This record gives sequence, structure tokens and C-alpha cells, in this order.
Amino acid sequence: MEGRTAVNHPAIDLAFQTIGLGKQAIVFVDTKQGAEKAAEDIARRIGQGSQQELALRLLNATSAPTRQCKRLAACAKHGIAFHHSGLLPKQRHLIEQAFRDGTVKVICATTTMAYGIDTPAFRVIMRSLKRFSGSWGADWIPTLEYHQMAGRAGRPKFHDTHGEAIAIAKSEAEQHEIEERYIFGRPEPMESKLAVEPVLRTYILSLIATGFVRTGQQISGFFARTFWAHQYKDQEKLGKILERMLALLGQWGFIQTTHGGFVSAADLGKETPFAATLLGRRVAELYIDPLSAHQLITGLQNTRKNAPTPFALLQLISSALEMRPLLHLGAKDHDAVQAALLEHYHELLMAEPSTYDPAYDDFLNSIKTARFFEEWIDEKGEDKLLEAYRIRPGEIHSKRGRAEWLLYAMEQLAPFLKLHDAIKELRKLRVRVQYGVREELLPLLRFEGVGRVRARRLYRAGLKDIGDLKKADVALLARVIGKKTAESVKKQLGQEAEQVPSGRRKGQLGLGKFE
DNA sequence: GGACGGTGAAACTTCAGGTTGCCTC
DNA sequence: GAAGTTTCACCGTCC
Repeated sequence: MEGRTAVNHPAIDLAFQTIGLGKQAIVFVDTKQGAEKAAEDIARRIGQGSQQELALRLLNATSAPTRQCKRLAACAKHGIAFHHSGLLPKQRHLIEQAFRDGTVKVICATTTMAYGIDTPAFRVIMRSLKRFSGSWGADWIPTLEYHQMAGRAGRPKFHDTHGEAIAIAKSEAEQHEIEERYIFGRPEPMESKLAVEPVLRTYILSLIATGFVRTGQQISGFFARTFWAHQYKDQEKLGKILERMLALLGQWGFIQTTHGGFVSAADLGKETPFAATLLGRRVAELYIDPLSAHQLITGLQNTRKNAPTPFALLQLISSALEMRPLLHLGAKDHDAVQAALLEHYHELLMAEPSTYDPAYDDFLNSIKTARFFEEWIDEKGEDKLLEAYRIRPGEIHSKRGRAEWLLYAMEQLAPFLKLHDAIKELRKLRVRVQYGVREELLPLLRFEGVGRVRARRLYRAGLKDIGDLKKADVALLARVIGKKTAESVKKQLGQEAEQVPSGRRKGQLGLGKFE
């Protein structure tokens, strides 16, 4: 490249050249930031863009466009996009569609694109086949993943006669390594997902809860026939793992013998019949890891003395395996997290691990994650959250979904502990997490078409509850939330007066759309 | 002499992905 | 491990 500015990566040159051929390319990159920058580099070289409409749709995918939305829209104008888990699902969808119809010429993506989505390209460019991996810096990605990416090349449906998958090596040595590892190498053997403990726990409980297995002997028999056992070879070790799981499920009160007795490790392989308890069955239905369920239950039990605070509940769900990966503590986060910990220490529903415990890092991460949720339900904007927590809109979206689910699970488990106050708190919190709002907006969210933004507008206009909305005339409402929504809200209010659903008295509003 | 601004090198920081549930006062 | 970002020392210029 000309000038003193950084020379473009060969991957960028290749992508640019692909456009010249009148074809499309996907560039696979190892980080989200990298994908964004690559897209911008290519877009910059294109000159003026004409995809105004797509850019606008991407920008307006959310009511308050963030910095990320603006960057994406700016690229899209030139027919270039980036694609990763930080985008809103709507934006991802728009990009995939625009790529299929040819509006977008190049997508710079992380591995999100490699899985599942049907977006083949003439050329697939893999900028790097290494990726950061925890302890020892960058590491080669699995061969299977290489095949996933390379497999996106070529679009037989569109009558392409061939496709190109290009991997870029930084040196000759790397070139040989790539050839050997990915082109001539064999994919690593498929691994049974059962081997992962949380999955195994969930699976065993569900087998018992559905009555598919009724004795320890049947469990042994069942697992001996699985792919996992086939792979595992060491039957004795396999037995030990199953024993431990069985013992834990018994200890946690999720299973018992049919006579109400205790199930222990010794029951594996025996003929003592057992079954899931009511609690255990509910846990299985909720489909959460029994360990998480146990932790949530233990946390809830600490609730008896005082009503749980939102922060405490948010921290509790953030410590569940399902919430991973947690927000990671950055170098500058330490003080803020310590302050939050100090402030909320007495509220916490789980014990703080020892500072020397390897789990302590995760504990701090859970505090940061809880803090993020707390700000989310304090109506902080996505842009602010991006800045303060380095969490992108798409990640907010997925974290939020999991939080809702875990709060729902807790809500379902609480009745078993007769914690009726906690249930109320949980339900409120769940809706607040769902919408990202303060408590005062809850009554307004019952209406279809009213979310975070409109509810806040109504509230600011002095319309704070159903009574206010009933009194307000449509014209006023329309000025606040738009004509269509205003009419719809009025209709929802009116319907309630005309046709009273069975079991509900006139004027009494149920949970509306939360039901 | 001191404030300011530009520059480049060194130090520091960060790093992929995604499925589950839906009933109760 | 590598790329991007921030920090900092250094130097020249202007007042």
C-alpha cells in the first residue's frame, strides 16, 4: 500500500480483489474487533458507497443506535459488513440476507458464520488459523473448524462451478504446518458431548425423572451402550463418575428410592428402584444443570432472613455455569468491582470463596456481571454499557436471555421452599431484566407494543400506570408513543372492559403479555 | 524559559461461540 | 502470540 500508513493485510487485498471479479467473499478473522477493523479497511478502499437503505436498516435495528451500529452501517454503505456474536440478531439476519441477495459483497466474520447459517460464498479467506487460547497464547484451531469455514466456499445452488478456500500463512514454516494440519491432516475424532459433566448431570437426572431408568443397574447398562462409553474404554473410571453423579443427585434431594430412602453412590449397578423427587422432576423439566439448581436453591434458602435484593439475585444467577462466559475483569475494573463487593457484601446469597481459591476469579467476574445487569435494569443505554463493560449489544441480548431463563427457573424452584416473598421479587426482577427497566415502569410494560423506550416516555409524560392511561385521551397518548401504538394501547385497555376473560373480574388486569 | 504539539517507541491490554423454559396469584 | 491502544519521553517551535 502507498504512504506510511499500515500496509493492508493480504486477506484484505484478496477480499478487495474478489469484489473486482464480481464475486463475493467471507473473511474469517479470529476476534470480533479484528472483524470490525477488517471490514472497515475494505470499505475504505471501495470509495463511495450506495447501499444507503441497508445501512439505514442496520442502524435502526435498535431504538438507540450504538457506536457499533454506526460502524456497521458505515461499512454496509459500501457493501461490506462484519458479523459476530456482538451484533443484534436482527442485524445478523439482515447481513446474511443481504449477502445472499448480493447487496453485501464481503463479510468479515468470526466463527459465528462458520456454523449453521446458509451463506455460501465464492471465496472464503481465512486470515489466521490460530486463535488465542487461555494459557499458552495463540493456538491452532481444530481441524474440524477449518473444514467448517472452508466448506462455506462455493455455491452450487447458484451454479458456481467452483469455490475457493484460501488460508493465509505468515511464513513458509507456517505454510507447511497448515498443509499438514488442515489440508492433509485428519479431523480430530468426534468427542461425545456427554463427557462434559454438566451435560452428564442433566442427562442422568432427566433419564430418571422421565422414568426411562429406574435402578442403578439400568443406569450402568444405559451408559455402557452410549458413544461416550465406547470412546471412554475405561469402564471402571466411567463407573466412578456415574457413582459420584448419582450420589450428588441424592444429596441434593433430586432423587430418592421409591420408599423415600436415600440414594448413594453404592446404588449404581444395584436393583434398588428409585425415582426423581418432585423437586428433582421440576429441575429436570427446567433443563438446567442440577448443580446450578442446587446452588440457586441454597442461595434462596439464605433468603429467609431478609428479602433478597436485585443485586444478590443477579449475582447468584451469574455464578451459575449457564451464565458463562462471564464478563471478564479488566485491569481497570478492579477498584469498581471491589467497591461493589464491599457495598453488597452483606446481601450476597452465596458464600465468598477464599481469595486463594481458583474459583475466586470467577466470583469477581460474577460481581462484575451482576453489576452490569444492575445497570441494565437501571436503564443505562447500550452505548454506555458497551463503554463501561465492553459488552456489545448482541452480547447484552444473549446474556439477558440466559438471565431471564435462570430467574424463571428460580421462580419455579422457590415454591418448593415455600418462599413466597422471594417469588414476587424474582418475577419482578425477571421482567426488569427482560426489558432493562426500573421497577417503576413495570405496570406500563404490560401492554403489547410498549417496551423499554415507550414505557419511559409514558412515565416521563406523567402516565405512570393503567389508571393514568385510561384517563389520558388518544391524542395525548399518540404524541408520546405514536399514533399506532396509542391506538393499540387504548384497544388493549378497552378490550379489557368489553370482554372480560373468564376468571377475571372487570378492570382487573392480568400479567398481560407476560402470561 | 516555559508551554504546547507532534512523533514514535515502549508498555499495556485484550482476545470465538450459543441451546435450553412458557403457568400461577 | 499478535494487534490495537495508551502512555511517555523526546524534540522542535512559538511566544
